[in-house]
Amino acid sequence: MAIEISKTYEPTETEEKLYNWWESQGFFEGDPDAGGEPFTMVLPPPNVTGSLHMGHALNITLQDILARWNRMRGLNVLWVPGTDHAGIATQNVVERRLADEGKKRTDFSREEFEQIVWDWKAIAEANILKQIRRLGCSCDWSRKRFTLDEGLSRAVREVFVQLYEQGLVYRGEYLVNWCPRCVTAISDLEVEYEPANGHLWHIRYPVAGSDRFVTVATTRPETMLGDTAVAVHPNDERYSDLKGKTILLPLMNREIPVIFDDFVETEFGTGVVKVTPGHDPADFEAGRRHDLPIIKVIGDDGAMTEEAGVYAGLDRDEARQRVVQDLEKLGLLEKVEKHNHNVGQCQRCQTVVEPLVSRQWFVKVKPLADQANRAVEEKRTVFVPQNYEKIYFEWMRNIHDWCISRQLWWGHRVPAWTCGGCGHLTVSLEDPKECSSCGSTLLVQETDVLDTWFSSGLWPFSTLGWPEKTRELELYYPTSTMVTGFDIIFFWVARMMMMGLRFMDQVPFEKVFINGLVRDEDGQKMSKSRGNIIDPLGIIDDYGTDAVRFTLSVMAVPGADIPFSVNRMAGYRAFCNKIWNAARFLLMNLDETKPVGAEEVEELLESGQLKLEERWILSRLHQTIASVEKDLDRFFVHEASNTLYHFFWHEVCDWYIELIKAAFTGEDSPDRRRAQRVAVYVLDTSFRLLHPFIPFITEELWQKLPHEGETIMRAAFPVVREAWIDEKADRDLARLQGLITAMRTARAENNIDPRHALDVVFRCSSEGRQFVESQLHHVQNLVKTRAVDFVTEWPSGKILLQGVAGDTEFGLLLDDVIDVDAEMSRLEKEKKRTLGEIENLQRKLSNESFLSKAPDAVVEKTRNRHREVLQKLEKIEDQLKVLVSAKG
RNA sequence: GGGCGAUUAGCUCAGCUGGUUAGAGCGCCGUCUUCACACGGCGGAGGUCACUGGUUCGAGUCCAGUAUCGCCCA
Repeated sequence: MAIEISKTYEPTETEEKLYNWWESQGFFEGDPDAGGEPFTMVLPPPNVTGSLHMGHALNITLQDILARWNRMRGLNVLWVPGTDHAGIATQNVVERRLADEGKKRTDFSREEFEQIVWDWKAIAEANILKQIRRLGCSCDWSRKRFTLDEGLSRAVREVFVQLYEQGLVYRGEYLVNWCPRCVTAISDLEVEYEPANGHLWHIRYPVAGSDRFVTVATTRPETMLGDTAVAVHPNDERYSDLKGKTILLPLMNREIPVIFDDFVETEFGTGVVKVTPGHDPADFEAGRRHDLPIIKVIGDDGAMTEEAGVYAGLDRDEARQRVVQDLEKLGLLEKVEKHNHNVGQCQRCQTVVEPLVSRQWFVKVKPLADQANRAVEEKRTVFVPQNYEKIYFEWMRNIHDWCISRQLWWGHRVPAWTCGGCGHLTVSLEDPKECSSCGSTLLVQETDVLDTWFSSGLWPFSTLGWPEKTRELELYYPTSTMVTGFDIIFFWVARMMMMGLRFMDQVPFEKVFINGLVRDEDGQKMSKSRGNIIDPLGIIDDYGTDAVRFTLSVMAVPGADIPFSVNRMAGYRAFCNKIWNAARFLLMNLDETKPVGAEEVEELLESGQLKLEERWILSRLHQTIASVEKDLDRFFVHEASNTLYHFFWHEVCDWYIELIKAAFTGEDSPDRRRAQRVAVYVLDTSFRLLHPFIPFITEELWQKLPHEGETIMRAAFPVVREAWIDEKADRDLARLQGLITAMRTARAENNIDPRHALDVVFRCSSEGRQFVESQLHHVQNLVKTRAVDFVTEWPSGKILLQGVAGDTEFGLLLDDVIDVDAEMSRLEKEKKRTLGEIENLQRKLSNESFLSKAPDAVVEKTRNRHREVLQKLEKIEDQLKVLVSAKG
């Protein structure tokens, strides 16, 4: 019953068909009523800003490997997908698109603008979900969530209100990072510092009531307009006489005090610094300590305010130039130095951030952070690799209150209302009808929305239905593993920890598996400006999903960045093709239609009917199962994939299939039948092992193979049978490989036509002879030999190609004259290597300490090896003698 | 300034608890279109494991220092 099957694997034909089938059959869905041991993941929700990049492809691949593996192990797997509204990022994308049409956000009403963003979201999300599907992702689409959908918005409100009532959310006037282009506050984490070539301006400030000046150094002269003090370090003796003095602020003619505070670095500039509490974080703190007034000279739009006097209305950069010019005219500019420093920029639009004082909502994070810290200290949540907990701790220890309000239109609107009558603030779960204090109906809701991370921080439980008490929450929370990038440990992981512990009383996930950045082949970060972005869909079109996934997984060393190489991916596409063809060969020669289970193979093993190559491949297969299981368990996805690659290509294909080929393609016989049974088992088991990594090709082939069950997705993951691991078979097969390879090398190095069969003689012990005779059919098939003889003396007068494998010497008989010199140099090379090894071994064995201190097994092994190698040397020398005489 | 990490074949990287003369992919050389696969087979070349010192019977692997590079935080 030969099966028709194409010569090469065509991924695009099968992928869509299989994915649609899997999805329609509900194979991806979790079932909270099925019980069992749960395995839960929530997909880090991609932003609805555009499309997925290679980083997402890696992240999703790793999760899918874990999901499929655990599902096959019989766990109750739930993997919840979804997307993030990504407030500022998405609003920016939409505003840029409007700008292309010459329009602005403010040309629309808030409601109209929101509708425009929703329209964009629909397109972007559809695109993203399609991409996730193409990666083969086995997540539960029936539970897909979006951070702005009804249930999640409800969760956000619940959390906000509860935290407010507990005093952990408050509103106040503080210095925040402000993006004048986005016209919103942003959190500390959304500011990126870039080195800039700036200047240090040294400005002379007159001391009031004297001729004296003090010189202050600043990188931002325009902020002097808002200075409300000058500060020196209390221990700085140079300025101790300034105590009680005041300064006459130039340009503004305002009298400001000199304060003494140890935040001043005496090394910086002259040791005297200007203090601008309205526009500098350190100065803001100092201002609070010394009760200084705050003057806001730069406005929300980045232009100077009325407080800046004659400079009002100027942009901050223009103002800087004007201030410097004016100071110079007054002779107050002492000098200008070049100065390199870091300038804070908005992460989303790269505009220079302006620290300014504004009324915002904050979360008091200390109590939340303490709790979250403890959970990691106590290993209730474990980072993989563990180093990354240091990054987490570092940030958690130095945490500041979190500014959660954003002056945007896209997001969860702050559920707080101010009464137009009495000014009372109402924070409420439901939209209030009247003021809770005076009963007025003149209520105005806050226009601000919440930071996106406020809602994504709830993701591990809001997606499971919280605040409702759902079956899903009961079974699937806490989630098992969070797979994410190190770049959002602060942004996201930390916040999920805080929120999860606060509202669920349990950590949100047991493990955090950190994946690296996908870089280009040269290790460069992929970016639009570098033009080195690889589009996941593009390469999936060209190479197939499985090849893309396998490339990512084989390179996914935990925590390490991945230099993604298209060349390398071509190698793994070849691997898929190799798998395809191995299966093709077996299927084309298969008469069997019955599936083969481990029990049947066990019987065959016990009956002693199995050939060496069969006992060996079963042994290797089960060693592979053990090693894959162990590696996946500790997130060594790269090792597991590499092990499988090596096993399938270099053991199954290169040796096992070659060794069974004769029996397989021969006349119908019990031998052939048995070989087929074992081969079906080996393939079936290999496909199950490979399925989490390369789901499509394994399903496609598994369906063609005799199999039990509907889908490989739900087939059992192989379980190791220790008893099948057979060291004797491993050793014997290695012996056979050694012999075959040595004979092939001898042939190849002498340029013998591979089609030409040769007679061969062996010289070995009787035990060796027995072994060779038992495996002779393999030698004949794989080395291409003809007549065979066993001798004690090399036949005289014959031309021989000699070689050694273990204790067995062989001589290939040639019709033609050999190139004696080439042959001698081959044997000399072999001799040199052998001598090197002997030297090494002797050094060890003559070392008293080695003999007495090394474990017995190691010493024994070394002795055996030494004996073997000595014999080998002897034989090589023998053969060289033969050559010398042949030459002479 | 503080912290983390890297340095192994021409290139990009593995090498887990220290134990036969260190592996993979791509590339390179030779050879073969043999009835699974040229996205292939067979054979081969190529490495003072950054450097210095230490621990150990034994170090690519552990420790210390040096150099170079990268990332994060301030």
